[in-house]
Amino acid sequence: MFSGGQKMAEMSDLERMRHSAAHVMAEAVLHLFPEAKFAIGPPIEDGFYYDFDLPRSLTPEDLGRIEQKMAEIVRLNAPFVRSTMPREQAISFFRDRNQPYKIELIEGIDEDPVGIYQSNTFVDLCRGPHVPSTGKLGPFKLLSVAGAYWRGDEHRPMLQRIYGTAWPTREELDAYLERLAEAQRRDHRRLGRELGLFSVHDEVGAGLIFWHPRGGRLRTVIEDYWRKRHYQAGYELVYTPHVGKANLWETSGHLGFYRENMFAPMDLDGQEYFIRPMNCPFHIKIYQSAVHSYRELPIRLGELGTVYRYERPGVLHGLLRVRGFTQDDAHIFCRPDQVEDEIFRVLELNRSILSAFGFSDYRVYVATRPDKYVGEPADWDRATLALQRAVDRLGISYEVDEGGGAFYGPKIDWKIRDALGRSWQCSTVQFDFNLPERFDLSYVGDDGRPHRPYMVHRALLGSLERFLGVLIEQYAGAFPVWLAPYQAVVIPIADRHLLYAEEVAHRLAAAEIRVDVDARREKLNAKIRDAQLQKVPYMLVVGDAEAQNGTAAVRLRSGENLGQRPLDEFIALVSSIIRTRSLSLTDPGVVVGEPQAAGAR
RNA sequence: GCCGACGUAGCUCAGCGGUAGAGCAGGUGUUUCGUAAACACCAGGCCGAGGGUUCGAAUCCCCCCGUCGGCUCCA
Repeated sequence: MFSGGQKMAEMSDLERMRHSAAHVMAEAVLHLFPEAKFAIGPPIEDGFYYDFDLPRSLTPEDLGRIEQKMAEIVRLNAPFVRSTMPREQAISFFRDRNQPYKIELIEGIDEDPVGIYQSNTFVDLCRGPHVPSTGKLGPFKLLSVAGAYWRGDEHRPMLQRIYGTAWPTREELDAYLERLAEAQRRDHRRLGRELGLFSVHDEVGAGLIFWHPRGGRLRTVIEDYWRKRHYQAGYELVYTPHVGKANLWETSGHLGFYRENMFAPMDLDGQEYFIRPMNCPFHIKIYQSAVHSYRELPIRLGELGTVYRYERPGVLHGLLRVRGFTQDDAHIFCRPDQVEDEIFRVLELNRSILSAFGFSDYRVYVATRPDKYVGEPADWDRATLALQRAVDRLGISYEVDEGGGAFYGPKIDWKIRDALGRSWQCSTVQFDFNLPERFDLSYVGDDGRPHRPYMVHRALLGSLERFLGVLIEQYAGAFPVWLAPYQAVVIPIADRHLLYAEEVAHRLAAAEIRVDVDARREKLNAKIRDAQLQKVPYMLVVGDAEAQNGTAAVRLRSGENLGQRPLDEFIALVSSIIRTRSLSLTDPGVVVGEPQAAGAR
């Protein structure tokens, strides 16, 4: 049974088949658990699920049994037969079968009579549509069991959800399973450990990240690039404290609206202090430290600001969901007449920066006024329009997320899609009608009178933690040269080549190439293997011939062997690849989006 | 927070009432080597924390903490 009524009509053939697979799975479950109670079983992206109330917890072995039973039902090729039943009759029908969730579903829909589908021995409340018969299901596989609240409400019973996937052909199923396996191989938590990028520690606390030297390198490169681009774009960068007195958070409204996400207060000299969950109030204090003329605006204050938020224990996930993270935050204070242009500039900067990291596939959402909001509807409309016009001007298509804005203003959410087609929320641009009011912000207009500035809150990478997590998975740890923690490793073949290896390393380092010498008493093969596993872009093998010729034998992490290259030539090549932030190891021209004329080094 | 699974050496895992194991990583030797793992030896553990059951607990039970898959949440 699928609950999203109006979406039924739009169900694609694939969704229809998956939905039918959910029915077949339900019958199989009923066969194993005659007392099972059924909730809903919709198709989802890549598959389907069905929620059940069962007398005991399912085990992985159960999945195998259910799959087998499903295969039997498929072999029977039983037709899906649609019929209808008057509401009252349907209610008593499901009451007889002890199906309280179905009764609740019927009570929630307006139709009379209601749709009923039967396939083989299984009868379910359902609008359909379905495939003609159970034999028409594509190849399927059950994937996992998980808890899920009835109707997604944490105060209602916890049901057991079985996830499955189904595809038109065996090849597509295999490709999907391969994609899952690839996602696992790319898991940033695993790569983070293997590549020595970061760690978390029980003894310290969940969701708190330690950046190791290599991860630190990576992060520093990103931060340096970020700072450079922001100075170029007319931002001023600031540093502000990580804690503030309760009074500040009272004024900002965080204690009223956000307290459950804040770390508990600490007491100093009888005053309550809170660790910051956001940077905005601090940037506002900087704005307020002087009187501003309309001529000074816009003022753009940026900070790589570390914040701490209480996240419930069950939601933490590697770098993607943490309790302490650094936002690439900025607040723009501007006049109403400047706002559209400012938004446009933010979006333009965002597109440019994301493209430098190789992200060029996005989905953009403009989120409008929710039911609960502050400020004037007219201001909301104007601001929302400004957001839409700015996105239009950039030439990017977007979807409107009706009512999805924050209570304090409309926003643009910008999700990037990674190499595996998964999308990640990173960038956000948000209007704020709330804080300027609460802090009574003003600037002096050309009429000599105080005016309220507009305030825009924006983060492009989102948080460095999450962005790095996404980046690790995007590249499976094989970062573009400009980002790689080590860009080259020099591999002396025998001890007598150590001196020359050091010399090579010095030459590269002098050209600002991040380089390491593998001086271990290991065989060449072992050193190459380790560099390969560390995904170092360039391996420079040096032996007698190279020392003699002033060259290095260049091997790429792709496995390609370029043979002996004069050092100057190699350095020039790598330098230009770094400068253009190319995604290629041999061609400086492979860049995504508009090339930046930036002189990175 | 909720449902379920899981925490054993730095990592990956075996052992599942009777004296803690392997591979890799690490240390020490020997090997000086041309494009993905040389060989030998050594060391390494309060079996996540606390409490219980038992003659005896890594193993069974309870409770914390953490991790994983979901749900809920996500200014």
